[in-house]
Amino acid sequence: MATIGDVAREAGVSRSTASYALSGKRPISEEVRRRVLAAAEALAYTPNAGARALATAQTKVLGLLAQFHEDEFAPAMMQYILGVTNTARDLGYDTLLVNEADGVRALRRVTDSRMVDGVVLMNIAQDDARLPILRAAPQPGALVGLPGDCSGLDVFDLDFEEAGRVMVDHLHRLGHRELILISQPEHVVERGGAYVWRLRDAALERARQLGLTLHAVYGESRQPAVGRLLVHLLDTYPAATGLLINNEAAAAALPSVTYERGLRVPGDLSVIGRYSEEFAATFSLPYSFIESAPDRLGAMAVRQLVRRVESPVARNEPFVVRFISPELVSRGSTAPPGTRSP
Amino acid sequence: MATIGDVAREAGVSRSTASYALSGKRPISEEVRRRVLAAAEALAYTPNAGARALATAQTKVLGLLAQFHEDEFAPAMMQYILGVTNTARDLGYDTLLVNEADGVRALRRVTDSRMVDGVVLMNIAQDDARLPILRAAPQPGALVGLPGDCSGLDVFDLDFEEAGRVMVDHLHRLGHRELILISQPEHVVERGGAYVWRLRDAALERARQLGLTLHAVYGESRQPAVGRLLVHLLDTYPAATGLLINNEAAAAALPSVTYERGLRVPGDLSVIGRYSEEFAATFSLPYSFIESAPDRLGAMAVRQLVRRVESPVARNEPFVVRFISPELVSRGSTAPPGTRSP
DNA sequence: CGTAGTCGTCGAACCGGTTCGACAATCTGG
DNA sequence: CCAGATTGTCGAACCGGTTCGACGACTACG
Repeated sequence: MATIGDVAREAGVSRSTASYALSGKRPISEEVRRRVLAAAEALAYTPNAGARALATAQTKVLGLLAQFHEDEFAPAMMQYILGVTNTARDLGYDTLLVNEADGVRALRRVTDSRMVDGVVLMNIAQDDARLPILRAAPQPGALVGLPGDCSGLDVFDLDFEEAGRVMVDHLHRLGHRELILISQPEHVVERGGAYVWRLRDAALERARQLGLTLHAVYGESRQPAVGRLLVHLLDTYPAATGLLINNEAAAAALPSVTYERGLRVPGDLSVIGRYSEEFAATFSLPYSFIESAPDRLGAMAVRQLVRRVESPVARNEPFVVRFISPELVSRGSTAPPGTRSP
Repeated sequence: MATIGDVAREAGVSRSTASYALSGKRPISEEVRRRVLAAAEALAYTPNAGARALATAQTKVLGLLAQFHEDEFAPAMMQYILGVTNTARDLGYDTLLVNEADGVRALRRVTDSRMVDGVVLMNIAQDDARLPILRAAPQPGALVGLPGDCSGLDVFDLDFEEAGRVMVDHLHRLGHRELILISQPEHVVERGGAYVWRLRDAALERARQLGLTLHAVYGESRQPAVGRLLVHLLDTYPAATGLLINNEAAAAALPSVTYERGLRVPGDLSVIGRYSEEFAATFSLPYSFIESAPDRLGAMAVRQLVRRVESPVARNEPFVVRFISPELVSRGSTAPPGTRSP
């Protein structure tokens, strides 16, 4: 495989001249530049990534640290990953996908060894043990998800509080008085998944303000348990006319449940979900939903990361916490309340 | 950040001694080894990946080249990725996830720059333009999926031909005489997705041998189109009593279709799918199916790759083409044919 | 016509590891 | 008691890039 030394010899110049001719960082005569470029072309020269990383202290690689939990919805995860890798690629970076149970060790390994220029962290927990490591790391870091302490890092997330309020407000305006909110399973919360109670608490608070009844329950993450739970909930709260879903598995399971019970949406039951457009398409869900935009979040995180990596000025800018505001995509699954046929 | 020079100074030895003490590649006195280890610990020393790669010509990174097509099922893809990254991690390798439309350029970039020790290719096309590049690359490569020409590469795939035969045989033994096979959309074939016609042709051939009628059609990849197609097929072939599905979207859409038509499975219609266990769980599909084991395939590819990377002996072994044999996981969705109520 | 300034190129040093050959000190066997 | 082997350590070279300072050649200007 050709090195820059080979290119230089072929072009009849020194190694440094070849380097400058290729990078353009110093003026080089047109004649020499042509010879070097031709030689590089002829020898199919590609710079050695390790050598370049060593010399420039830049790897052109970003780390993506994700954790794949058994009880998490794989399709949803995929969206984040694509958002990150696509954006990184467009900006000239490759992505190192690190999926390790021991996130702390993995993060330390990746940053200390200088394999990456920056790190995107996913599956952020309220009190995430990886954050101190990332703050102390020489590379900048960006989070997709909101932790308890955002200091020293750029943070991107959906505004889950506002999402909860938007859901409640929407059904309240239509005249609903009793709602059910089904959230992610409780162990997601225990693991530190703050977005679950961020939406939940905000929804409960807003319901209280508006004088609505809101039954907030934690769901399951799998079929058939989540289907059974839905049935149980509809039985338990026969007067509820609105269903809010912050739980992908529950959303995916709902169509068969309503079908089986002969419930019409929105005639008998108004439904609002919280998931991504892509998710809705995959499961062909007919519900109005709040777009969680995983690809957009991943893209934002990467763009900010690359800004900090590439510009010494940007590197010292104050850190940002940016929420994307929930957008209710209408699919016609809400209407003024009817009476549910039991 | 501490370098090995810092560690050496702290321990009062030369750089080379520090290196040997850490790697154990030469005998080092117990006393010195202790001092070096203590110094490394104290300084939180982690070797610089670029420098090590340059010196050893090993990066401890594997490339995973995937292409995410609009019309492909994201959840299925995720399974492959997890199989690869998990196995790689267990063997001490990180994974560079490269998702580029221009697979040829991406592959060349990654191999020529020596960013990776080996490459796993996914979404293999019958006449895949990336294969010549990979054969010529200095790193070994493994494919998940069967191309037209397997030479010079290790290949892993489900035995789709046998899968087709197993499906047909199974329903034949139960007494079925007329079947429908719904495959992936035709443009998957045009793109080079050979597994589609491998299963299809084998199924047709076996049906011919057994004197069965088999209606083989290409499906859609999305709702609601695929649902409509299913309805249309059931209308068009009212005498068909068995349905074979080599199309994830169709499998996911089938439950609501049968439900809507009041078709009982397997009373009125016997069904066999081809997808992964994980996929079945995600969509809670109640059908017997042939396990496509994406995680196992990914794992096999990585293990073989690492073998070749790490052992000079293994590097020169003949290349393998390994099929995992289709395993029919029974979920009770097949039975002797009844008469379909129209 | 001499000198200051620019342009283009080169040699050398450096990034941070690994590894080879040399060598001193210690141990072993005759 | 000495030759020879063994053990433990060091210095130097190397991997393949980038970058700094120096320098010769040429141009412009007073």
